[in-house]
Amino acid sequence: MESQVGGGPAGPALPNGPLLGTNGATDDSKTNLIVNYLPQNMTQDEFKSLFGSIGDIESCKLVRDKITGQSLGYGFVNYSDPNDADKAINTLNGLKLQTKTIKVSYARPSSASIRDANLYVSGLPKTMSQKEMEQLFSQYGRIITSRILVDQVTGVSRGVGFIRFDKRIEAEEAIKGLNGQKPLGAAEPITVKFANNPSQKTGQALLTHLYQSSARRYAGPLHHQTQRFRPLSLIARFSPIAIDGMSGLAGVGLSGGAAGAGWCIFVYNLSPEADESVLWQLFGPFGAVTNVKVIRDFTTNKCKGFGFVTMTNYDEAAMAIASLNGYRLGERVLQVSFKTSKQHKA
DNA sequence: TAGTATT
Repeated sequence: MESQVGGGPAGPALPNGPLLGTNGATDDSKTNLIVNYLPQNMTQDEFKSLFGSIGDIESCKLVRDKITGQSLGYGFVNYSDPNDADKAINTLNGLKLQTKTIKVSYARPSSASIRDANLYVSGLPKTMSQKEMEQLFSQYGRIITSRILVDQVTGVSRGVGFIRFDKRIEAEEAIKGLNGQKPLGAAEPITVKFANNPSQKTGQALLTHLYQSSARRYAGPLHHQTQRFRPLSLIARFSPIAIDGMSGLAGVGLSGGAAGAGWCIFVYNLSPEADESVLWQLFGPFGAVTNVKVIRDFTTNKCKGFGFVTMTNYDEAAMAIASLNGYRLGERVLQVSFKTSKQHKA
């Protein structure tokens, strides 16, 4: 279902009188900006500082992957004054930062209907320009972005591209209308389908990410551990650290409560927005997780900065701890350890 | 036949 944003009740059209939008409600459409094509390594602080140079910021957010904490390359800025939002578009849109040219525009009202509206197109004639591709697709709706991928050396089209529509239903109609069709004068039909959704990161992506960051840290001796065919080999291949048996486990709890038997792990420095799904996704790739719990403030319902995870197998729990302790999730560095009996007392 | 736009 569609959410109506800023509109009046359904029925006879209301006149655009001065009463509309003047009863204290914020008109986000004039102050809220979306910023795209940010350099991958830009931090929240740098983002805030760049857009704060224009005027007072009500709020801003660099959007990051929930699990890996990596920047997703876009963000939102909400100015106090609509004039500053306008100024930010005029002065910062098109700014070149490193290899990127950032795009600054008004954010559309958030709605489920605008999500998952990005299409992947292949089999395009190599001679087709971006503009021609847009003309082909524009009959199905409003195009937000389009891109044709080119060979990095020759600059020649690779025959594949992306089209983002304003609405998902527009994208669906474009698939129905254009998938398998030959553009005018083309020899081959094109393929049109929904683009892979990057937000559906898997545990594999987390492990790859951990492996890459630890490979940089430890630079070297990893490859020799490959292809040891223990059940844990999938994990072991990606782990930077060998686990040395069961030494030093005094005071560490092997729990057997209602949450199920297993090894209880203490996770510290979670963000106030953290939820159970983050813990499942962080620890799941390492093995059997039977329970996760985010500790929240009773009144605000925000995470108090820590949580617990119960894992069935010692080896997998130890591997998760070795890999995730010290892991940087956005601006935060996680502390991960077996829960001690001390922490349990109160 | 793959870049990254909805908090």
